[in-house]
Amino acid sequence: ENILDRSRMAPKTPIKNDPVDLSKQKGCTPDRNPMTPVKLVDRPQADPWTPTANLKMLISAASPDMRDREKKKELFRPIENSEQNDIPDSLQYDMVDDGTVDEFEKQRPSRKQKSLGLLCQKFLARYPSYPLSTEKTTISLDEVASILGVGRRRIYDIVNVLESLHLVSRVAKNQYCWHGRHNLGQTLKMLQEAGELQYGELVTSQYKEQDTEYKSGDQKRETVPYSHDRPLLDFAEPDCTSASANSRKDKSLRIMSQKFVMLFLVSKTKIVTLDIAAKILIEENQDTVDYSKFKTKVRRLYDIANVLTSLRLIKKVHVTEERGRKPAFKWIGPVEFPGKTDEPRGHCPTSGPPAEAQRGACAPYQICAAGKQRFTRHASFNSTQPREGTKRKVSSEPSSPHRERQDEYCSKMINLATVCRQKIEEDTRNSSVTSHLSLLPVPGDSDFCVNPLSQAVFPVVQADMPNLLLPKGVSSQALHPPSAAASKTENGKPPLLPSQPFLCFPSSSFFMLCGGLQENVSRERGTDEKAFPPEAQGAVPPANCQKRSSHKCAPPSAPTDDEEPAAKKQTIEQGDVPLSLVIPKNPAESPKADPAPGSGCASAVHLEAFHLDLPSPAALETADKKSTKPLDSQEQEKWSQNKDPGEPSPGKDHISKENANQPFVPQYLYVQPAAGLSSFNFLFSANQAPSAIGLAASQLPSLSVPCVMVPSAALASFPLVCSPAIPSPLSPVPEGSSAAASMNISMSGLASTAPVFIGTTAVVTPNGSPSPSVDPQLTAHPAAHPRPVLARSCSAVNLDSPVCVGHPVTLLKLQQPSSTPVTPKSVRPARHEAFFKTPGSLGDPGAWKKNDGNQTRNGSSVQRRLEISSTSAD
DNA sequence: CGATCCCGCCACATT
DNA sequence: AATGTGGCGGGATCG
Repeated sequence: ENILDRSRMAPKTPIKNDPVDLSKQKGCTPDRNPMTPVKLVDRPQADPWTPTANLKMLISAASPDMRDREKKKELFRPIENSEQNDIPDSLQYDMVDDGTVDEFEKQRPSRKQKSLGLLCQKFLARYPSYPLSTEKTTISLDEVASILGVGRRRIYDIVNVLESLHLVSRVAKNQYCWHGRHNLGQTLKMLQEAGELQYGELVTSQYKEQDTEYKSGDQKRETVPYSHDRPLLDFAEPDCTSASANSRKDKSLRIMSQKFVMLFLVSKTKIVTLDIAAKILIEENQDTVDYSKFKTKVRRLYDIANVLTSLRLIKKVHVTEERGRKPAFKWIGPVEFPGKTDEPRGHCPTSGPPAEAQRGACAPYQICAAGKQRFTRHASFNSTQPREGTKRKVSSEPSSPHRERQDEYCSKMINLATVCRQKIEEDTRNSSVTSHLSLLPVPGDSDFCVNPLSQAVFPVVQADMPNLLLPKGVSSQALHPPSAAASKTENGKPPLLPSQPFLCFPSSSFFMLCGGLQENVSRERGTDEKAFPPEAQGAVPPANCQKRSSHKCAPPSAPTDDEEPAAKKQTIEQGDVPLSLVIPKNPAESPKADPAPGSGCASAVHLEAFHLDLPSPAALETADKKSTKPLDSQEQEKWSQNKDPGEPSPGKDHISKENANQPFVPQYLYVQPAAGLSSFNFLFSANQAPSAIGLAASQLPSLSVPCVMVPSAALASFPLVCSPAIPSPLSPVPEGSSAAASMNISMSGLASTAPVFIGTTAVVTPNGSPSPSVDPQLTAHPAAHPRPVLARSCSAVNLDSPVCVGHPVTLLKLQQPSSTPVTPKSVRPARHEAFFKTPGSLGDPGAWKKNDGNQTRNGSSVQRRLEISSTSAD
């Protein structure tokens, strides 16, 4: 076989001499060429293949050198090669050589031969992509390592990534269970949803801008705040039960992998540059993001990318930006996900692994479906979610270890979102630049140019769903119980949302929430929006819509621009969809009210609606798309799927969902603390009125948006929940914090109208100081939807509303009204995007470097402030 | 020279 | 303490 392949490939030269090349393909002669030897050429390899050679190989295989043998095996399927060809490389060679006798040395294969990507291919080749349900394959790490001839460490790299996608699950100590790709769709769906929440729109094309910034500017680097890393997503697995295991650090690789995938799923262009991804993923608090850290992150991303490439989910491309080309990866995997996929089983039956394993497997789906909703995950607290929400569960939850995670999780998400936003914003700004757009995506090729615009385009996302999603991951499992009760589960709709419009915020950071409304949008871009046909529609349903069905309500879409992605979209849609959401719950209810079980039901409904609706209501999508499309033609590819209005498909929606999400809601802007505000959090609701929401956009303009500030400290401990609906006073505020002051200012203006509601209730967690992390990093980003995540973790309630991301637009409004920007720089009126930017967006590495040492966390706070101010100055 | 990323030290977790 | 895991980053290769 090998031979064939090679020949096919046409190797360039058979020569061994060349080490490198040869190794790869070699091809010409099938014989063995040395793949390995390559570089050095140590040995020339020469052994021709002869029949004997095969024997030799066999022998060798038999012999201790399993590896070799292994290598050979792998041959069989060089995925890449077939596709692209090139990459392939090396696999083959080794075999050959080995075959020969000398094995030992054989020369060392070139580095490529040992690459993780290749190794991963080999690994994957060993297992069926779609194993029968019945079979459960267990994977022994040691065994595989020996077979593949690599160190165990490498296997972990692979397995961790695969695990993040639920292709495998850990069963026991050295054992993993192979699930195959059956659930991949679901997993991706989840990730997408989660990604939307978090990142929301952001993404898109970040690259460009960033670069610019980075380089130049920079000074600021922002990092994302977020303190801990925790697992963002772990959705599924985490289950509680065995959870213990999970704790580990964070398994950053797993988390990173998921986040990375999320970025792709959220991105319009489906292209993500490494640097951007790295920035986004550096959430941690670090203020300073050191350059080194960035570098390390990038390294990890390469590891992940290699695995994903082997899975054929992404491929390497180059994005040409102003600056130059940047390495990037393009998502080539499925974009839409039909409903779940599948099968439940998945896991390995293996012996009986802990339930957990199974659970884990299952979980994902559920998660998705179900929603997670519930706020907290811990059952311990109580089951009631609803209330809890109100209360906010605070959770301290000591009880569960997980909780922390969740929180963190949330926060991370938020951070990410922020970051993304920033980027986006930036991009937008910069956007002009790129002209590439057009280019874009060529599908096949590797290089493209991305266009900045595109980014803009992409929609924002919204949160609603996300919440669900997130939770699921996290909470779902963990939580399961409590709220779960009826409502959510079955459909998966989580209860939460609808009704309540609460938002939770992670403690650490603070956020601003702004509701963007259509209005805003329109204002800003009147053009885009222009039509809001949907509105009308949207309007209609509002109140009652809530129920799932309502979604459909969703309005059509209006075409909007992309530029501001989110904002617009949201706005647009919001009107429609959101309405329903809003209404639903009890609007007024305060936090407490939340949903009790009953409500839960409702909420559940909502969820469904969202989910389902979204999809179904193709309209929404359509709308969104439309809006978006224009901008992005480029992107089309991706979108195309969705596009059809008619289509209801559930699964696909992801995208649509986004849209959907957006629509409703409320918009809030979430600002992260980075700015230095750490002390407090702000929430703004654009629309707010809960009920209003339903209304169309008209309702509240930006001005109206209420803001709430919460002291961060407080928050830190607990999550805040806000319900837009409720009119409560905004200001509960706080406790004061000095920091607040600055912020406040702006806020104050805003506040008035708003119906924001904040409840802090519960919460409190023990975490300790999670928040502390504070991070200066980002300044404000708009995060968007904290809610979902938050909610879940926090327990807050859900948010139905929306979270949304702030679109730039929104901000603008806000700003305007307030005149002062709320956050530090974020506000840029100019673009929607701008809206919250953080001080620097991720800075460039260089910048980071600078910081290094000194700034550290502590300092950071200070810095932040400074930054903020500066920003604001801007 | 920048992009990749292998290798394996070493810390932390689990046994 | 042994062993499993996996973060991490030096520094080698690739292009």
